[in-house]
Amino acid sequence: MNGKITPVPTDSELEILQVLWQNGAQTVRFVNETLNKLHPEKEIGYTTTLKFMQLMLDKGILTRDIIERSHIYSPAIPEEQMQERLLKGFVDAAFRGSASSLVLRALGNGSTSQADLEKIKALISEIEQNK
Amino acid sequence: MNGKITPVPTDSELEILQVLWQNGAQTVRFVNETLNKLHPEKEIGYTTTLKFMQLMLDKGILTRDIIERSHIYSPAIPEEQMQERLLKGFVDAAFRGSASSLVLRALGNGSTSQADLEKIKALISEIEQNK
DNA sequence: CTATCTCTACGAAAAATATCGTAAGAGAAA
DNA sequence: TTTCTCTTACGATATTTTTCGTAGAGATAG
Repeated sequence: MNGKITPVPTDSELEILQVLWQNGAQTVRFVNETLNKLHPEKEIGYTTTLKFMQLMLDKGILTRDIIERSHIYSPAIPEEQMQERLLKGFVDAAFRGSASSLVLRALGNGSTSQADLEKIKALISEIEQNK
Repeated sequence: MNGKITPVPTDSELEILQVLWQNGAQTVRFVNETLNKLHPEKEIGYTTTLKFMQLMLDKGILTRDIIERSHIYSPAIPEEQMQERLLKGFVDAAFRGSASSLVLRALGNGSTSQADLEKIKALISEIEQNK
């Protein structure tokens, strides 16, 4: 067992992770096609996606199984956990560690639906309870 | 006048911007020393910082004035505006465009002070008024 | 059986980032 | 004036990230 933690993904790697989080374990082919549907303007080669996923496997960002002599890749950690880590880094880099000022700015742009506001209010109440 | 917008900074560039936003227009020397105080473990050379700032000037991320034959650099856009743009990119990349789920996760880690919660609640009320 | 298809592995190039060394100018100090 | 110190310019190298091309192995279609 090695204590090495999953490294934070680059932007391109994160896009691949998104496909896997949303669609479950998948082949390189599937990921590549999904990416190309998402960004039709910037066609990306199959081997490019393959290489990325192999690198991500090396880095420990993905795992894989071999089924029917085809490789099926999965994210090594769940989306929520990764978001946690990315968020922390982002708050530090762009908001000097102040999560609350990030929240204020995120709400401030006015695109939050009433339903979402309710969820947020509920969470705040809950936090205030457990003080 | 050219319509080119300020590009989004890399992580290293963002660190330099932070120094300038927090301390106002400054020399390369000042920025370099501040950075090295912040990360004493990873000493960074003066010319490295200089080069970065010159590149940022080229890219339009910084502007500069010459005072007493020394160059004084300033951010080309205010911190709030940059945060807005960085936030948008981050929400798209890591939270699939859902600002509210980012907010929920940011609040969820439990480190938000009561005072900050109040500010957030106030903003939510205000948003709900203006519906 | 042979030509074709679909994968994977792997090397390598291209592009973007990060880091530094050296040279040259201009004032300050000796 | 000579030397020292600080600063900027700029080229070069290193590192990381992104992108492909080619080759080989195992099915599959004809």
